[in-house]
Amino acid sequence: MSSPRPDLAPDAALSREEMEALQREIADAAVFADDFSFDPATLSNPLATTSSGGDPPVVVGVDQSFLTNEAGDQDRALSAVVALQGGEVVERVHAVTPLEIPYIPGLLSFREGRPILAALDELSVEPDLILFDGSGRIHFRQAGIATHMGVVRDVPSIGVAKSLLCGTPRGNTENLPAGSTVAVESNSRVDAPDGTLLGYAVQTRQYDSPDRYINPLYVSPGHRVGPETAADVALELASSYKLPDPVRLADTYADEAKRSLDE
DNA sequence: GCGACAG
DNA sequence: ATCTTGTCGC
Repeated sequence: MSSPRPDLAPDAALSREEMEALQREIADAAVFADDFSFDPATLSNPLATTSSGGDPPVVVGVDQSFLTNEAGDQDRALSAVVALQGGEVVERVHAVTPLEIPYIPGLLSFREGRPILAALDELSVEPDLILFDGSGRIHFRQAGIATHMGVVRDVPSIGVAKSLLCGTPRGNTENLPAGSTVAVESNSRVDAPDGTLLGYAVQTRQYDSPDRYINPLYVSPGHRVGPETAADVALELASSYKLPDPVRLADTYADEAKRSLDE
């Protein structure tokens, strides 16, 4: 049995070395295997829930946008959270916090973690699963933003990235057919034995035409979810677009909320 | 020194 | 991430 780890929350005041040390602690505390009670098949299908009796699981998507001050500098992050249940949006909340550090590859959660946790605090429903825009275990120290947030809150989580931070796909990832996956394993840049399964390249959508193709998503376990389940869930939740609905809706909401603040 | 580098 | 209209293709 695991429990929340507020002591591992991101702290932008730490030195780079301290941040990296904290990430190794997070990776140690993380569970990269299925450890949840809901049925993944009920995440998007409302009909599958009637037979199982209880309420469908609450799936949450998280994404960020950035606000600019009078001088034209990005000084605040806006984190948008959208909760869905049985395919329907049940709640949307957001939070704005000051930006404390610049974007540094590998340290994303120290830049965006605070607004995310603040936004999740505003949620009245309890998430059964959270999808993040960014990596989970596909990370130099196996502690991407999805892993960090999942461990701090002790909620099952998945990282959904649009590009690959590190690691090596075990095969060609160009022009994959929709529904297919390619394993991503650790390489020398990752703090794990070479060949460790980190996640999957996941092709949720693909063009029919031969001259152009859509790049896959890079899906990896955050916390309490195994790599195969993470890929399966991404495919299941990508009902009509490349991105799984929860992250796509959070993406849109982050822009909407930003615009309404600029006015 | 050179290259790689989520959002 | 963000600046942003039209435009190519099904």
